[in-house]
Amino acid sequence: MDTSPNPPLKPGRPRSEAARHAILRATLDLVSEKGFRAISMDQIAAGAGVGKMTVYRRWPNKAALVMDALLQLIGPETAFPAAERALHRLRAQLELQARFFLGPSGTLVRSLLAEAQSDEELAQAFLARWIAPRRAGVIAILRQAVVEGDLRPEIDLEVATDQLYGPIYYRLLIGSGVIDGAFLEALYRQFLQGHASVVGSHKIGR
Amino acid sequence: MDTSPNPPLKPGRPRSEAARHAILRATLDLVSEKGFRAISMDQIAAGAGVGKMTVYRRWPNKAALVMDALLQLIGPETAFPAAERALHRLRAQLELQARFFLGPSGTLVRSLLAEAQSDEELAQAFLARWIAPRRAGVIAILRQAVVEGDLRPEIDLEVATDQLYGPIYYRLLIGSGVIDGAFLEALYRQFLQGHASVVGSHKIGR
Amino acid sequence: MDTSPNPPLKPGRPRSEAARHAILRATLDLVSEKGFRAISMDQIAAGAGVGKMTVYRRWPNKAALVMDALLQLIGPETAFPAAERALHRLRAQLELQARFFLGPSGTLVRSLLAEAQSDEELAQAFLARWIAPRRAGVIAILRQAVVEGDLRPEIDLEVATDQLYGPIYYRLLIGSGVIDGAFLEALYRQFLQGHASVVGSHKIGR
Amino acid sequence: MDTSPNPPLKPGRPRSEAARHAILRATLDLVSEKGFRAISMDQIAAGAGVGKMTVYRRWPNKAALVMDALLQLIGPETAFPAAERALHRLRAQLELQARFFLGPSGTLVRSLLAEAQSDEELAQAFLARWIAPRRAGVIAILRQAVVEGDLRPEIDLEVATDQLYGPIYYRLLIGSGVIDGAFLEALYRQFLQGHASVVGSHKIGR
DNA sequence: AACTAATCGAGACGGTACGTCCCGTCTTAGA
DNA sequence: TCTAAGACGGGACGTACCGTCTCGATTAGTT
Repeated sequence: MDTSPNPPLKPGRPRSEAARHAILRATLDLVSEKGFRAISMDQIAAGAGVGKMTVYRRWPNKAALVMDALLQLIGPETAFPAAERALHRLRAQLELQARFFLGPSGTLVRSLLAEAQSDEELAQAFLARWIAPRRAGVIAILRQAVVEGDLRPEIDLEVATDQLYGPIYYRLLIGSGVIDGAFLEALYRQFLQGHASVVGSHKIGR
Repeated sequence: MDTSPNPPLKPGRPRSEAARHAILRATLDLVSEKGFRAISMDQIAAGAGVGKMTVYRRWPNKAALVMDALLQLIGPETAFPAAERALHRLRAQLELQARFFLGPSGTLVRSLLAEAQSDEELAQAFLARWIAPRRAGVIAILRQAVVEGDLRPEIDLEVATDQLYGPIYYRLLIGSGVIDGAFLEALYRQFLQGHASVVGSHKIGR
Repeated sequence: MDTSPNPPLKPGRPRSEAARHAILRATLDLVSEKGFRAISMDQIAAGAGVGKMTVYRRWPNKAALVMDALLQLIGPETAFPAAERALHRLRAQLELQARFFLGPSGTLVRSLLAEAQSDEELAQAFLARWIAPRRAGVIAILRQAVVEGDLRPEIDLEVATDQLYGPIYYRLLIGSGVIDGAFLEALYRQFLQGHASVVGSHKIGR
Repeated sequence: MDTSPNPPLKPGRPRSEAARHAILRATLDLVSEKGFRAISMDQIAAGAGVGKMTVYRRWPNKAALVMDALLQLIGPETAFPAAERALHRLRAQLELQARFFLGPSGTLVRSLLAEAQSDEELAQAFLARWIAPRRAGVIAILRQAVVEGDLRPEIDLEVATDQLYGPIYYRLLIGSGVIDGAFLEALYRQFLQGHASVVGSHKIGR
């Protein structure tokens, strides 16, 4: 889905990179303001000053378009925060993730996840392009924390990641509670209580 | 399909409770087979052998209808499992929840949660009628487990509930991993490691 | 194409005769003002205060719709003029036809004939529903004129009809000359010179 | 519309006359096989192995292109047939015209006439470039026939021409009857009966 | 031989209309 | 009075074609 490096620009491809950006920008603005379902492809095309075919030439449907808009939006910010100790990086990453979800990205992620429930192709793309990289980052951190002696070696990394991300997505989608600092703090603390090695845990608690 | 006796049948009332059941059944069958978005109200009405007006007289839209279908489907089974000790009931409830999600209910819950992302009214209904009762049940169990001395008194019940349900919904919606016995076991064990009182934990592990 | 007598009004048919009239009226107004090609189905539907599906439910495309609009417009006026002698009725019919072509009907007929060149189905409908009845009327008159002794018995009725209608349609479509009284008079006179029986012709010339 | 003599051929001009022919040939083939409306400019360009711009550089739209294709197709054959007596040339010209209409030219003429109904510019071009020259030729013949004493001096030449061409175009466009030898014979005979001078008519009938 | 400028094939582009689909409401005849 | 059937207004969808614009490659006359 538009991952080619495209240096030679051979004929038969979309010519104007400008159109691509205009479309993504219009998508971002419209969808994060009015919501996914409330925005039509015509509105996006019109908002980008572009014909509908120009949109459909690049994305097969609204979901794929919003997907790219999301990735481009937070693409540069994907970098995990730096910190000396792995667990500190994990804690900061939770904070970062939460901050994303409170902004327009939150609306986009909710929309995409919703749409993915009835669109298998989107579901796979969402998993591969949004979820997987972030999980991989977290798992790397967790593994490093084990190396650093802060987490028990017998930890199940997949389940541990689910325990961190699961509750955040749950609140994002269901709205049973807000995703604020206190929530993250409690989540993190209780996560540590479950997984911290006896030796290291007292050094880590924030 | 209209075998109920319903003798008095005075004019001016919905004639048949049978229609209600036929509609819910058709909804259940169609939506759990083909999915929420792929099924139109026309198909549901036709499948129930009923006019569309008869459907819309009882439910304002597809989401509300599917909501009722879900609640009726698992209504009788909502009862939390009985067990002597609270933590055992909690463990059994996790199992039950997972089993629901593997059947047609899983599709319904996913559909409704998806739809709720762009339908505030549905979101509230889903929260109030589906999520809240189950959370209340879990919280009652957790509180009882504290009373029984198996969980630490300082536990944050809301966050603890999120830690149990969050990962399950996460896997249901995202499909990053299956919801099987091993997953539940690991989830439960790590939950306990975080929250069990020092005294009680060794007695509880399954 | 809407030829059924439709008395019982069984379910599954367009219900409102009012919508039909609104659509035909909007079609008539818009197409005779702006022209066939310049008017879209959306405009017609909007002009009739009707959804597009309501139009497409009754007519398969714009051409069929305009066809019906034409027939309804001049339907009541189709009656051939009365006159004692057949040739007088023929002369009056020429006048009538010309007057139609100078009004909105002219635009409609031109549009339909144009469209029929690339739409075989329309071509057949146009021939059967517009051309054929009028030709039949003329041929009946010509035959009567033979009986009355005003035209030679050996006349080829089809070719004679072509000689009357052909030049009129030719001018309508090509615009090489106007269709006015003088043209009709010359056309009629020269037609008579070719076909009148020696005895009768001097009595008929206008 | 492509009337320049183009001798110097300085750079920046259409390089190849070959492209022009390829386009006209593709137009002719495609349009006479599939019809005007069914063929898009993209197909014509592709069929000629040429970019769309190369087409639009030479013709402003499809109609103008087909117009030129028609004129080039029958251009060389436009010459009126030779015969000693004017009426014989007229008769032969009818035959020639009919033969054109039975070949691909018939489709082209029908298409252009159709298109001209909603394209004033094309209508004028068609009249000036296709209709007018042929009418002028016929009128010259008729005038000569008057001089030769075969037609009455008081004949209205315009109307007479309409009487000859009108029925042929009528059958071409409406399809109420075929344009065959018998039709032309009857048309010609009845035309003569109307217009022949008393003296000359018995000498002319074929 | 190198330069240069317009044309070339290919096809992306903004725009308009098409004909289909579904939603939630309304209408009809019949039970 | 309510039902089954389905027509209705509205609006989004994804496609096709128009006539214009852009791209890098080509080519033919000039230097």
